[in-house]
Amino acid sequence: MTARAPLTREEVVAVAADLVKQHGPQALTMRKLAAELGTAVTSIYWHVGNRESLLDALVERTVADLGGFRPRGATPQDRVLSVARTLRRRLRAHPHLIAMVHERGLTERMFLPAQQALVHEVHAAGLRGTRAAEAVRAVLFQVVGHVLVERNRERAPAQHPREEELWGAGTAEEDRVLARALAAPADPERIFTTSVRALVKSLLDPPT
Amino acid sequence: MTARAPLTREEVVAVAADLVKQHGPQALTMRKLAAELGTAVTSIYWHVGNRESLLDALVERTVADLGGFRPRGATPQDRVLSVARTLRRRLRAHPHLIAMVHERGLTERMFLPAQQALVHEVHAAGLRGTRAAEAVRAVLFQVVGHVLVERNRERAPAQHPREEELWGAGTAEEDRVLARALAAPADPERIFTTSVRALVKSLLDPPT
DNA sequence: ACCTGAACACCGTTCAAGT
DNA sequence: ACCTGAACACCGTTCAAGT
Repeated sequence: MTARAPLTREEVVAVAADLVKQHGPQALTMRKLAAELGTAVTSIYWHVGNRESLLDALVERTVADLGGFRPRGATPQDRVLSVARTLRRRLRAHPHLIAMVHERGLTERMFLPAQQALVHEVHAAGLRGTRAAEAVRAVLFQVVGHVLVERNRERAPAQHPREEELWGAGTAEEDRVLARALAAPADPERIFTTSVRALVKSLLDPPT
Repeated sequence: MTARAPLTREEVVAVAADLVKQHGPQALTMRKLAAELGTAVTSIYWHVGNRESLLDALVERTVADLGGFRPRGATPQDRVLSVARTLRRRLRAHPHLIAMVHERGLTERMFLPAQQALVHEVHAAGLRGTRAAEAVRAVLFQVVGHVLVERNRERAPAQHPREEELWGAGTAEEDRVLARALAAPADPERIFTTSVRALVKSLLDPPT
């Protein structure tokens, strides 16, 4: 029974990340973390200061782990879509951690790596200056916003509105296909592709 | 000094809402709420069960208060944009409460009132069936997602990337206007209008 | 330099007891 | 039917004391 290896700041953050990934953010208490690490609660404070700093480090680590982008596709439109898809997939890989990044106000920091790739593509599509910047930001808002809404749906109590609730007075009651499509659960993957494609098409098309 | 008026469930929820609106979600503890109400902590439990149920009621109330929509504008495109703008404004009116709705997984419930209005408009634009349903959902995801990202930016430590960070190797270093536009803080209002307009244009245009 | 237990203030919740 | 205080388990944090 040898003594425990000396605690490090990196180990604390790594084990905290595991705890959140597996059991959600509410499972990350200083006491549970200490138990997981096999140390006294107060040891953690020496390495990370306090709980706030620990969460900062955790969220920083998550953002840094997002990584860079290698767009695929023949046209700028396709390559922007590929960046969007990759970003969505990476964000969805660790939903609890991404939720924490968002709750701690660092959503925008998640933009950075994708931003570099998108700048290149809108430039290739012929956009310049302010208009290019707006296109990049519109796509980023779109992708990250979509993932936030989508993730939410997944952990929701999954109550879809009954068909009758969908219609105001004098609305298209006759469109049964539409009614059933809206009453059924949405297919987020499809919404994502449809809407990113639609947005990119409008943004990158030369104004006529 | 007459005795306190008898406590009601509605009063508990209302005061809880005020507490959250003014001081944020973390200010809503059972003990602080009791102090605000002028009762013993344990009285609250008789009326609302426990903290979870209280939050459910609070979030339900917030969603119900969103209200209906009266689209304005000459074309379906304009009226969809007006619904999007109104929804954004209402969501932004009580950021703390909306954040709670989101954290508790009821984001989708916020869709309902706007959904009725949007169904009418995409129908007027000539869309039917599945394609209409996809358009409605794409716009809702877009608007709500945007508001979530936007709100996040506002309470963030406001650290914008320095210009150099924006560029990968071999990227358009020569576009100074783009560089400066991306280094400056984003104008969310503008991004919102630009991207909703672009999305709606693509979705409602007849396929050619 | 690193770790520890005791102690403090705060939290949600239960329960027996009051009216 | 409604309200109360005492008590319990859990939390983040500080601090004096150890090595």
